[in-house]
Parts: sequence; structure tokens; C-alpha cells
Amino acid sequence: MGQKERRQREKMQRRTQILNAARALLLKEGFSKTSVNKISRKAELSIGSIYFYFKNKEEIFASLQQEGLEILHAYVNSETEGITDCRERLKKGAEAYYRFSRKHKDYFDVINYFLSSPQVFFSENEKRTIDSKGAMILENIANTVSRGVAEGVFVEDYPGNFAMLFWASLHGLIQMRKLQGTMLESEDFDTFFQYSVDKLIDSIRRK
Amino acid sequence: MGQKERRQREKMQRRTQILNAARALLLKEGFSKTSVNKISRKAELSIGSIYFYFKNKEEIFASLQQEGLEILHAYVNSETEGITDCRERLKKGAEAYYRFSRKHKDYFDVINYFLSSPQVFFSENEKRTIDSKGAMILENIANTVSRGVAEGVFVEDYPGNFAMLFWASLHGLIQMRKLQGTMLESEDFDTFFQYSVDKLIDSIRRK
Amino acid sequence: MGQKERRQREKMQRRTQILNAARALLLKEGFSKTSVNKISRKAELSIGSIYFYFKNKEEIFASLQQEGLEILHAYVNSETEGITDCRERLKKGAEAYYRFSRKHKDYFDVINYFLSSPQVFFSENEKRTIDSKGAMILENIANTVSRGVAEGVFVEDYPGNFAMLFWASLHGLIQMRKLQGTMLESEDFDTFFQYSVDKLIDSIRRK
Amino acid sequence: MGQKERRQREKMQRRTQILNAARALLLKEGFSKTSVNKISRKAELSIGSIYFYFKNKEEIFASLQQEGLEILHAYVNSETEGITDCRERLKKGAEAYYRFSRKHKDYFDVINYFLSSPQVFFSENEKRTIDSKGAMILENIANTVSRGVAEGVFVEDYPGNFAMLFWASLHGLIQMRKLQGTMLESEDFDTFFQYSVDKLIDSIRRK
DNA sequence: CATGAATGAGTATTCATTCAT
DNA sequence: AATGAATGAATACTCATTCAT
Repeated sequence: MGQKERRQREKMQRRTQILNAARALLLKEGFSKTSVNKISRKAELSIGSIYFYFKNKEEIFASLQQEGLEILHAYVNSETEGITDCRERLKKGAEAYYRFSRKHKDYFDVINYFLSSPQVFFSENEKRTIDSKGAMILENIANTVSRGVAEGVFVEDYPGNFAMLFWASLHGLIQMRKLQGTMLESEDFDTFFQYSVDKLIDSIRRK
Repeated sequence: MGQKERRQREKMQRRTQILNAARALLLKEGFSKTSVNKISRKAELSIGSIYFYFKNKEEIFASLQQEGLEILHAYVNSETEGITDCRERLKKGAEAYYRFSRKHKDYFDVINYFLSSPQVFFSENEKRTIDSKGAMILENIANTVSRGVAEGVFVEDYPGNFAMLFWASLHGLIQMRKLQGTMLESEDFDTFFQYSVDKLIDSIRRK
Repeated sequence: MGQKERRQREKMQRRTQILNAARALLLKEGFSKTSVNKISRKAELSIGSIYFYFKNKEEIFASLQQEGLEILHAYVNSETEGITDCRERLKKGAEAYYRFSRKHKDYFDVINYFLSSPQVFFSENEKRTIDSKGAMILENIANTVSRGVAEGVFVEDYPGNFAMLFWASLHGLIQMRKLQGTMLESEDFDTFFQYSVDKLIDSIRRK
Repeated sequence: MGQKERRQREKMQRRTQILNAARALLLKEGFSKTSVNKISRKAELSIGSIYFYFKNKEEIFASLQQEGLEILHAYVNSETEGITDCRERLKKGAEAYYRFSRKHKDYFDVINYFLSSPQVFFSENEKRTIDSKGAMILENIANTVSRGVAEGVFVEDYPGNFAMLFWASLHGLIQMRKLQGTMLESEDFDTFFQYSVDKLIDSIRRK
């Protein structure tokens, strides 16, 4: 009776094992150098097993991205929950996203990879599940904006659009981090990021 | 007579031949699938010749990116020159950037690739020349902002920072284009982009 | 039933297959012209398989050298065992080494290659195993010398040193074989070799 | 009139230029990494010119070996001239050879390369000129031995053979240098080399 | 004499994936 | 459900040599 469940549990464990290995390699060696062979060695599972649990390499990374979006969502949530001031909420959320990009560089790189790569990689099915995670994050922002509007702090007719603009801008900003020391006017990136977030939030402030 | 020059010209043509092939492949097959072998086949030149004209694969792509930045700069310039109204200038510039990303998808992808890829790819030397091109584009924005401030249209203490924020946001936005139909509230991306640019420019408008 | 063992046996056979091919090519074409591609073709195995059985090209050659040292050791042993007269033992051993260099030209060339090539090729680990094989051969000589000293036939304070000198000289001599007919005074190399061995052994004879 | 000679002189200079470059690369990068392309770059001459002055790559290295043998000869001569004591002469000569192998590692490697490589590389013609250089060195040793015999210091019926044995042994010994720290009993190679030379000379000493 | 552009087979190694067991 | 041997095309890059100018 309990056999089925145990099996099921073991199956999930194997999956996790593989994802752990893939994630670790991703962080250490980067994207292009993370091969299925290496994953199998690190996960202490045969190559055959990898292909039993995942259709192909992409599916592994798609799973990783989903994971990443979940963690991102949880992280931003935990860093902003309890904050009632709407502007503060947006600000803290933005900072949390930036911190996430540094603390969870591996996950951020996965998310970034699929976001910025010009090719389409996922099946419609995969796309849908990934989108739903992303939507949660966007909703969070949009809700805060809506609340701000209701409270008279913000002025914004399209909270959903602003949420997307907000996220896109943050994402673009973080990518620019590598230009630190060259094109960047501010002494350090952190100051610049701070400045940018303030500017973005200011754009919907009631004057 | 003129032999030397003809040779020189032919040499430049070969270089162009190679870059054309590389660019075409980049657009069609994406980055990781664009190999030196394929470039040589497409350019109808031997592999050895590729390496005669370029030190390695990276140098090809670095050249492509430089080209791209130059074209981008020229394109945005041509689309904004003569416009005296500062807000209009920024707006048209942003739209030009977006149009560039679609009309010159190949070049945009190259620029985007190096901007968004987490690995560092270029030598200090290459980085410097590329940065200088990028700096020109940023300066263009910063100058317009400064002028706007002088004219009393804008309020902004750090035009350089804003220029960077502006560019980063536009870049982030364009990447989100692929989410059209899923996470995007606006019916179509163009409307959303328009909205976003207005928002960004509004954030430095004198009230 | 014996499936596992059969598999294991087959695996060893494949390894041998590869080493055979590598050895044959080494003998026929020399070192620098022995490529992994050629080995794979000769062994009738895919390139991938070669790399499944050996980490890289060096490991193949290291294996070959180890094999060679083992065979050399066994050969010299078999040719000298039972000989009680110490001088005779050394003499027969030296002759055996020379004969080995001709009968097992392939293995000798491998050993010679790594001994005489100015570059360091092996990892510390590989070096250690190879050294241990070489040490056995040296010990054999040193022991005979020591026994000779005990028996009053030889006079030598440093049997270990002499063993090395003995081996080094033999090795140097065999390399000179190719000068036969030019710089060599003796009509033929064999006579010269005989002469040399006598001379070397004589240098530790009690007078 | 003097034109021809100037031309001739320039031609020799070009040759020297090429050989200098080849030698320098040989020392810095080792054998297999010294390519004709690199030589041409280092020599500041076109590839075509290299092939005008040398039939192919091997010819360059053959020339280098000849040079090496000449320098070796001159070096050993200069270090032993004026020494009248025969045993001292041999000893100093041997030490000079060892020193040569370290001070002129590049030349020694070339000589060693062709001596120890199992393939035949040179045409009969090349072989002859190289042999003649080697013969000079051997003669030097043989003469000293002969003189020692005449003086009653040495006992040796075949000075030519001994000369060859002496050289071969020295050469073999120097190759063993890389085993320092593993198979070598003596703390350091220098001591061992000293020991070996004494032993070899001792083997022809009148008792 | 001298140049240097052009070649293309060659190098070692990695890779995602398949499939018989 | 799990294994791991086998594949072979693919990767970036190097090389000695040729030859038209």
C-alpha cells in the first residue's frame, strides 16, 4: 500500500538530486559548460536515469527556471511582507530583487538567460507554467500600485503596465551592472540602482 | 599601379564577407549554434582564412557588436536630429531604439547578448573600444536631458545617471517583448512600450 | 548469471584493443603523428569510446609506458633468473635490455620517448606509478651489485648509484645504434655493445 | 662588382635571422609548439621567405642541430684546452657536456631530439654533415684516451669505442636528470653525475 | 627575392542522446 | 527503474605548405 507513495517520494528525490547537481554546476561553471554528463556524475546517477526523469537538457533548465521564479517570488514576498507604506513596499521589493540577483546568482542567471536569449526555447506547456510564476510576481507589484492609488499615494491608470515596466527596468538595470567602472557615472552601482528605483517610483507619485 | 590598394580593398571585402556570414548565422541560428565552421562555409572561405582575418571567434563577435553599436548610434542620431524639443527627442530616440531592435534584429541580438550574458567575454582592449561606442549613445541622451534642464523642461540633477536608467529600462523592456500574450496586460507590446517611454520621460518633467 | 563478469571482460578487451592500436601506430608512425583519431579508426571504435576508456591522450600513452616497463621487467627477469654468478647476471641483464629494445621496439620506443623528451608529460600520480615500475628494475640491478660486493666479486660503495649509471649508459648506448655506419668505429653495433657492457661491469670488479 | 658579395652576405643574414627566431622559440615553447608561422613572425620575415631559405621545417631544425653540435664542440674544447692531465681532461670534458646541456638547453634539446627519436629524419646528405660534427667531438675524446694510453695512465685497446661509450653514457645520464627526486638514490643529480663520470674514467685507468 | 593570402586536413576533446541489458 | 557503453558529429583552433603577385 504505502509502497506506491514511497516510490513516488523516491522519484521526487531523484528529480531533486538531479536539479541540485544541475544548479550547482550552473553556478560554478556557467551555462555552456554545464553538460548532462557532468550533471549525471555530480548527481551520482547514471546518464540513463537523467533521461528517465527529464526529456532532455532543456527540460532540466526549464525546471530550474521555475524553481528560480518560485524562490524569487518567495524572497521578494518575505522581504516586503508587513510593509504597509506602498512606496516603501515597492522600494524594498526592488532592492530585494537586486539582492536576489547577487545572492542567488545561479537562479538569476537562469531566469535572465531565458528572458534575454532571443530564441524561443520552451514548449507552450512549459511556457505556461513559467508564465504563471512570473505573473505572480507582477501581480504583487500591480497590487501594491493599486493600493497606493486607492490610498492617494500614487497616480497610475494602468497598474499592470507599470508593474511590467518596473520589473523590466529593474532587470535591465541589473544587467548593466557589468558596465560598472566604464559607462557608469555613479561611483558604484549600488548608488546608481538606488537612484534609479527612486526615480521609477517617483514617476507615479501623486504630486 | 594601384595594386596595393586593390589588395587592401580585397582584404577589407573578405573581412566584410566573414562578418556578413557571421551576422546572418547569428540571426538565423542564434549564438551558441553559430560556429566558426559554419561561418567559413557560409562565407565561402576556408577555416584557415577566417583565422587569418580574425584572431578567434570572439573577435568576430566583438567586431559585430562594434558594428552594431555604430549602426545603432547612427540610426538613433538620424531619427532624432533636427528635433529641438527635448521631450520629443527622448521619445523619438526611444522609439528609434525599439525600431532598431526589430529592423536590425541581428545587430540588436549581438548587443543584447553581450550585455545580458553573465560571462565576461572580451579582453580589456576590446571592452574599451566597445564601451566608447556605448558611451557615445549614453552621452546623446545625457546631453538632451541637460539641455532640457537648462531650458526648464526637465528637472534632473544627474543627467548621466538618468541616461543610463533610460537605456537600461528600454533594453529591459524590449527583452520583455517575448512575453507578449502572456504576462502583458496591454493588448499589444507597442502600446505598452509607448506607455513606458512616456512614463520614464515624465519622471523628469518639471511639474 | 555471469553477465556482469562478461561485461567486465569485454570492457578490458576494449581497453586492450585501444592500447594495441595506439602501440601499433606509435611504432609505425612515431609519436607526434599518432593522433586520437587514428587510434580510434585503427581500433575500430568511435572517438567517443576512446574517451570513455581513457581520460585523454596522455593517459593512453602513460598506460602504454607502464605496460612497457612491466614487460621489460618481466623480460629481463626471465632472462637472468637462476643465474648466480653476479657478473654474468649483469651481463645477461644488459643483453636482455638490448634485445628487448629490438624485439619490443614499440615498447622500448615508448619508454625511450618519455625518458628522453624534454617536456614533462605526466601528472604526479601517473609519474608515481611509472616510477615505481622503473624502481623495480633499478633495484634488480642494485641487488645484484650488492650481492657481488658481499661475495667479494665487486667493489662498490653505492650500488644504487651504479645501478642508475648502468641503466643510463645502456639506454644511451642503444640510442646510438642509429649512428651505426657513421660515427661508430666497430664494424657492427652488437660488438660495440658487448664491449661497452664488459667495460661497465669491469669498472666495479675487484682487482 | 661587390654587389654579388653583398647579396651573398644579406642572404646569410636572413638565414641567421630565421635560425635565431627558431632557436628562441624552441627554448621558450618547446619542440612541438614551434611552428613555421611563429618563426616567420619572430624573424620578421614572410612565410614565403622562410621557405625560400629552407626547404621545409625539418631543414631548419637540422641546421639548428648542426649549429648545436658546433657550439658543443667549441664549448667542450674551450673548457678542456690547456689541460694536459688526461684523466682531468676527460673529467672536465664530461662536466662541460653536462653544463652545456643546462646552459644551452635549447641546443641540447635539439641534439637530443634527433638522437633519441626513433624515426629517421634526415637525408643522407644532412646525415653526413651532422655526423662529421659529431665525429669531431668523439675524436677529441678518443685522442685524449690514446694519449693517456701512450703516457701509461690509461689502458684501452679501442679508444674510439670507449669514446662512444663515454659519450653515450653521458648522454644517457643527462636524460635521467628528470628522475631526480624519484628513482635517484643520491640526494641531488650533480653528485650522482660526478660519481658516474669518475666511475667511467676509472674503468680505463691503469691499476 | 620577397610577400602574405589562402588552403583544408588536421588536432584533442566534448556533447546530447540512444538503447541493449 | 536503472545502468553505462557507444556513438559520431561537433567544437575552436593550428599547421605546413603553396603560389600568384
